[in-house]
Amino acid sequence: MSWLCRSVWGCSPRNFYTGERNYSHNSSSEFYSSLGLEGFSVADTSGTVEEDTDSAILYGTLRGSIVGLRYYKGVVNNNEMVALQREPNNPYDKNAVKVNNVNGDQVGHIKKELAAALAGIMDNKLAVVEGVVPYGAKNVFTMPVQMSFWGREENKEAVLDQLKMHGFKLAPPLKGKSCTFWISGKTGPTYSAPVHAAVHLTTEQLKSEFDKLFEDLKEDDKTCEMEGAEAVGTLLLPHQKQALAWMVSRENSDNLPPFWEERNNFYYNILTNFAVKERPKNVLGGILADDMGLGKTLTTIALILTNFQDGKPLPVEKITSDKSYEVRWKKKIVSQLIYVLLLNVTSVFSGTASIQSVEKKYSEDGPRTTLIICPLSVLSNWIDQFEQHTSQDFHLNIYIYYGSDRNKDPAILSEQDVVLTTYNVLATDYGIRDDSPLHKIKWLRIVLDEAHTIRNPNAQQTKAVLSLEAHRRWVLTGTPIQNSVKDLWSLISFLKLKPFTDREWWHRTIQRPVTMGTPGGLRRLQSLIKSITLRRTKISKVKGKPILELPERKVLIQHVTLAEEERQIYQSVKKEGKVAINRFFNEGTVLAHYADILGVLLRLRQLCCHPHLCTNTSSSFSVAGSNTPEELRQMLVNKMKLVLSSGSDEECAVCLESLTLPVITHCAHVFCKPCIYEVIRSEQPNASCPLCRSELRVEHLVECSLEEELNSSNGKKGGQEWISSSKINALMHALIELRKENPTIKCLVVSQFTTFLSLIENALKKSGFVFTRLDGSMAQKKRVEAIQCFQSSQAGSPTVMLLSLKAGGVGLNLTAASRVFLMDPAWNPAAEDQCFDRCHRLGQKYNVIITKFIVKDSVEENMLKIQNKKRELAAGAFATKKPSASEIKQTKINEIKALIDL
DNA sequence: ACCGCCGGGTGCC
DNA sequence: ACCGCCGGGTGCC
Repeated sequence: MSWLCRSVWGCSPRNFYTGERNYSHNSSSEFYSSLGLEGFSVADTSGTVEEDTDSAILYGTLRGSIVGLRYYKGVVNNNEMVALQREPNNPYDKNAVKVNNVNGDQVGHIKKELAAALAGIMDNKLAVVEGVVPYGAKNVFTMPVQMSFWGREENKEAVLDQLKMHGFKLAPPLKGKSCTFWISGKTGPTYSAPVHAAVHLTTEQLKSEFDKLFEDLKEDDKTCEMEGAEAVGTLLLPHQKQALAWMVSRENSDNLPPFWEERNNFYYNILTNFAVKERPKNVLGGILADDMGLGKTLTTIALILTNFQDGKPLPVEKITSDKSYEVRWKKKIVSQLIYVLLLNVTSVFSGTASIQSVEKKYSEDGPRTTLIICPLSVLSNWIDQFEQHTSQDFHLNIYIYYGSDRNKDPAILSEQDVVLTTYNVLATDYGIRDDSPLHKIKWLRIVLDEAHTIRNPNAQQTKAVLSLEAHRRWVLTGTPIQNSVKDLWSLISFLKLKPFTDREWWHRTIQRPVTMGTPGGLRRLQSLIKSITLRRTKISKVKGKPILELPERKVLIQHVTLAEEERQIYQSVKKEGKVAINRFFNEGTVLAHYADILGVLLRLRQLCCHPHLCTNTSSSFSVAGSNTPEELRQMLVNKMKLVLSSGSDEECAVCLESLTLPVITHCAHVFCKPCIYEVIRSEQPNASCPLCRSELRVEHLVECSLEEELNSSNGKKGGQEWISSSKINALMHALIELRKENPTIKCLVVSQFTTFLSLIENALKKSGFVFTRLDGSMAQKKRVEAIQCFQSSQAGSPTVMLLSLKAGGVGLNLTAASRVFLMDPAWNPAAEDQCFDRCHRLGQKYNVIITKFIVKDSVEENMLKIQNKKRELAAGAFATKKPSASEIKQTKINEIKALIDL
């Protein structure tokens, strides 16, 4: 199974099974304030060489000299890499370029004539200039430097011109030999232009190498087991004991970090040839990259309780029997309050302060507190799991640093055993200068959960995380690399792995060699990953046995034939839609009528479910006529709102995933808010819509809150007589057969359309099914009730749960069900998979059978084809290439054609 | 720097 | 000599 869950391009602000999407409308909190231009990590569409190193080519090389060595203490070895840095404020020369060694110490300057040529190139980011000192490192006054010029193809001429103006000319790199000696200079023979560095692996090979990268991690010396401390109230599974042993050993380890060797009293970095006298400290931590469902949270809780200082367990308060009741009661309060909190009634939350009154004075010196940072969507999961897995006889001080009344006193925070917070809160605090207590504390340990949220190195969240201080650092993620090696930098940098904390060294030593397929690049990355990562998948084995014996999962497709009357309505709507869409194609206005087209497709999809579903969606097209352009535009925007409010799981054309915080543009196209903000940021000052290239402006974006709309269209149409539909009949037939077979089997009935779920309710009632319901519009308290009720094995408990496709977060556990009926296909297959995993996960006792109802000869069949294409793309390769706006456009147009049979 | 460069001293053979 | 040449002073940007 591949751990590359992403499709080929784009960077989603989240991955498919987690995400900030559960926020819905958080009007009061910091969430929106931090969701500014850099609040999210999103597609990197900017054009400078620094951020777009994947498309950089090597223009050529040039020999120059570093002068002024005697004025600086930075030393270099032969063949060592050096960094060239512009120094525009140098009082002697505004063109100055200083040279630093790997440690960041200044070595000297680039000689002024050469600096004059480089300044313009570097300032305008036309090329990245990298240096290696080939020899002469022991020189007193000057030393040579071999420079490589990297940049985008289109900037090459400009760079060569600039150099030529100053009398320099690049030489091509010598093939074969890696980055060592070239001969070049002001004079010399004319060479033809250098080309791309040789690529030694195809993308396919690279991908499979990547898979192996993690495969090989399993069979290692990471098989020691360790019991958790007494305070861990849950028995750990064997693979969790292994993880605990590994984590404890990493925290207490004194080995050299990867790529460092001891050589006659010096410590050498074999990648950069950099040497230091002091022994470099190892990373006290690493990456726990187990698949979801293997218990990363539990293992981390065990680590916190088991490994405090010198391998001793955390000195937690042992509860005497008379105190026990009080504490348990207070624990309960905390987890209930968090539910309230998630509903945004933040003022109530000041109640958590009371937990501090159950305090105990600790006398340890040094930090005792573990800081856990996670997305809001899993915050309550952490609280639940602490509750579940801490032995009843112990009391942990946990402070949830969240909400407008959060306690910002560092003294209080650093007394806790655990402080839990979210990336957004952290970034918000960090944004307000000097008002971040989290940045004033030196933590015992920091744990980043779902750490891929800090993929974008330029995002505020990433910066906030990287500037925290801690002795031990952990990264928890199910998908360490989502798109490319690039994604690893933030994580590696967080772990304080020298010299990779500096992005230049990461690029030169790992990222570029890997993406360009330089021999040994992958091996390097592998050795790095291997030394700091533990990863097991669901199919990994412990002592020959599968780690988790998950029952089978089968997906069946059941075709449904529409009844004659349904077919007639369907065909007439299709015919009308096809005529209109055909016209758009002929006029070349397909994308201008995007909302209309989505509307047609939506109606067709709804008609496949039930004729009553689409009665509220207007079927009239925006026809040019008496309407002003502004009125027409408004109509389109309204249509888009209607589509979204139906519950349809539409996708964002930028990240190609389900919409997160949908916003509608002036031109009536819809994207994730973070995605479109990133487009605007990177294309400023004049951004254009990725689909139709019309002008894009933040002030024109209309936010579309899904769940509000859902509430207003809640199901039952007044006065309308209940009738069934072919699909409902098919479902009921299956449910009734199943009940005959085994009346205790529980089922999930899933649809994107909550209105459809309401219609199904009628049928369920008629046939006497006991059912419950879970959708996005329900209050948290009701959700919890619905889930508990459904999960119960008591006689008379519901056997059917009506579930909206996207309800609930990562943690939603519906293992009581072993059957899933998916009533309508989603655009995004990952959204379906995530939904299936709610019952096909740890705790599932039976084989899971999923039935997808697909109407024959309908848009649904075409959707299946597109789903398959997407799966292929996602599994194919993790090419680093992003699609251009025109490719996005073309893909969309092709999809529309395929969907409506054109 | 066992260099280059600068500017002052100097001036047939 | 408005030159050449010598040799001392000097030295990143």
